[in-house]
Amino acid sequence: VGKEVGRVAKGPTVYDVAERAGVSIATVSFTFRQPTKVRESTRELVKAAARELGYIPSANARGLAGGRTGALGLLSLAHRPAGRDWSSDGALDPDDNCRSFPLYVDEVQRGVEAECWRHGYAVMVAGSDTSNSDVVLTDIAGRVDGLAIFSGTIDEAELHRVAARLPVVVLSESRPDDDVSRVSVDNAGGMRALIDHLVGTHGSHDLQFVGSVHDADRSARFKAFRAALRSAGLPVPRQPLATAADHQALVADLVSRNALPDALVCVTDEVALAVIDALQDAKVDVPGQVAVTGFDGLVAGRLVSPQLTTVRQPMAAMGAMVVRVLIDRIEHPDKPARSQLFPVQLTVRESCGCPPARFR
Amino acid sequence: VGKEVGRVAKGPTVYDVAERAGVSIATVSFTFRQPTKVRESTRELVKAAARELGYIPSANARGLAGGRTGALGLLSLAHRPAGRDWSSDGALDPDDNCRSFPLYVDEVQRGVEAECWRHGYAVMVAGSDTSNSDVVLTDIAGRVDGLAIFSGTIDEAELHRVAARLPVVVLSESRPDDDVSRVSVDNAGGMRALIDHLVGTHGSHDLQFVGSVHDADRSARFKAFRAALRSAGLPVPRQPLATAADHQALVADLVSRNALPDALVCVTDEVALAVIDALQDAKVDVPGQVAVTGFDGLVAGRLVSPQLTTVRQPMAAMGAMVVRVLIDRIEHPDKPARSQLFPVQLTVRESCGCPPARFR
DNA sequence: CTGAAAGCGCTAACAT
DNA sequence: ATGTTAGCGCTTTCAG
Repeated sequence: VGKEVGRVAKGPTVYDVAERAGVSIATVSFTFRQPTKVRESTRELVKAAARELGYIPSANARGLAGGRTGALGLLSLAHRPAGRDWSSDGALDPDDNCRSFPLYVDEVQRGVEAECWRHGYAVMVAGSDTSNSDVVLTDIAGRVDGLAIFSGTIDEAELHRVAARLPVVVLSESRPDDDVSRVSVDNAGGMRALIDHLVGTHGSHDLQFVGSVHDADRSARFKAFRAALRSAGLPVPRQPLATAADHQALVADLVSRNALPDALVCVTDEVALAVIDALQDAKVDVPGQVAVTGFDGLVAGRLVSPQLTTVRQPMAAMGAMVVRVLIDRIEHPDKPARSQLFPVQLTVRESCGCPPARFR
Repeated sequence: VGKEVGRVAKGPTVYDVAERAGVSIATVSFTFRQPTKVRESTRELVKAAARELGYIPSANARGLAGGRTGALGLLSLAHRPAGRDWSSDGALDPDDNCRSFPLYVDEVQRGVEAECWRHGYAVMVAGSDTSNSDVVLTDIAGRVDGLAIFSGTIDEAELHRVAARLPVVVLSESRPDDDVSRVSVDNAGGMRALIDHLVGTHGSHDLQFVGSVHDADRSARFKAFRAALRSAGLPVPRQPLATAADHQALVADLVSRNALPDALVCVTDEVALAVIDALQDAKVDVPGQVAVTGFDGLVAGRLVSPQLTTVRQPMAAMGAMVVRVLIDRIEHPDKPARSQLFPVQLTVRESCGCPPARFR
């Protein structure tokens, strides 16, 4: 007992299987890849030999020889804002509030995975950290047949370098690109609906936008925010508040200057959640003294009190679409890049001042 | 315009880079894998050439030549109970209640991913569907250096066949295995604490267990359930109720026979949530007429009313541990298989009859 | 229907 | 410090 424990063999190859079955390696390969080209009896022979030997085909060798890997990649975000360190014991938060999972990227990832599996692709997920993004990008790009990338993960130059080598789909508002497909949502429409609600239903007239607008989607939201205010005849902020992530400071400043607006329209749910925290720490009533809204539709938005009014994105559906576009481009390399736009849904809950909804 | 749109080049190789830089392919390889073996000036030369050419190393070729892929695999579950079909438009549930995400496997997966990235491994995720589990298993096993598998996904024979070829860690209660490492939680301890609470605090004396016990963890829970009742001097059910998944029928039966127990102890949160639904559909008050408890600590348990009393597992930490064990076995193939047990945490909320907790 | 043989792109001895 | 070369395991013509 325990003698061979932990031993990991090198593993049998096609040669071993071929020898055992008394056939050539080509026949072994055909048995698995093009079964019709092999007589049934031979096929069974080979399969039996493979089973007895515990044969597991090397995907690397197959990929190298065949020119494709059969896997799709997703470049996600490694760094999570409220992330904890799992390397220690399994201690649980006494009151885990799922602020860091699932986020936008996780919900999209789920859609990507489901759709890949439906199509028989494996999914390779890599996490980039802005610091090492190009290394990670290159690494994963070398492993897959097509790659999905979140907006803001990497810079445009890198993006195009990779897109020249394999199909790439970016999750962001479309831009005048020729070689990159994009999947995104109607940021402008969602923002418009949100502002209409705030202004029309709650009579807000002093609204501010919170959060940095460093990528296409975010700036589209800010732009739509301004446009909506303009057409409502309300004052239009030139800049978003708190481009940095220090929401405590933002709130402290607003309170001390007695400059709290009617509504704080946040660029994402994550920002909104943090802002609500800061507000409540400062004893400001939400939505009594100030309405706060988000954008995305994270699960966490329903776990807080007040529940977050937001604009929901069909994240899983977007992930699935990304995969379909990718596969389409893999199978038809000559087709032009294709971009898809999804609708969003204004979801009114408590943080704008509406009464609590019921659900179970 | 549009002329070369969508064209995917074959991609430059080490040969192209070597030629461009005026060096040999070995130098190119060394530049990336063992930089110290190449003079700085040469290195820069090679890097420049690579950049200009848009060189992306083939992970397949590297893996084949090097004998390792640099990726870890996770065999997850493809089929989701309340899963929807994302292939259509992006229509959102009017009242999405996250019953199908994130589940246990998703939270563990998150831990796996985070830890892999920390260690520079890519993660390959495959989804198995019991129907095709061995195909998927073999496929992913051929792609990675180590594999994490959820309990109940595949049968033991397959498991050992794969474990003979590469390090495998299974997320389940440990068993008398020699070549497979396991990571799991103290199912018995958690169940005991739960029953103690139900009996001690709420005075339950007629408890039933709900859900199938088809894997080691589940049956450990049932076993502990029985043991706890026994030592409390209460009647001990011989079998779980509703091994099948038809909770409507279970409730209908219980109600019609007027045989509702004090408490329904469910094998998982998923089952508990479904049972609560069925109970409420039948106008049975939870926890008024019957207490219901779960096991796992899913997010969804906090979104329902009444909030679910459950036993939480440190899922992300378990995922991280799986990766550490895997890497350890990859680096030290001679070490024996290692199993880890994590503590759980009784989390009392409303569905057992306790007053609502506050959190934000 | 089956076998022989030529790579796929890269790594790592071994030479120089 | 750099070049030569022999595979890694498999797919896939091309012959037989």
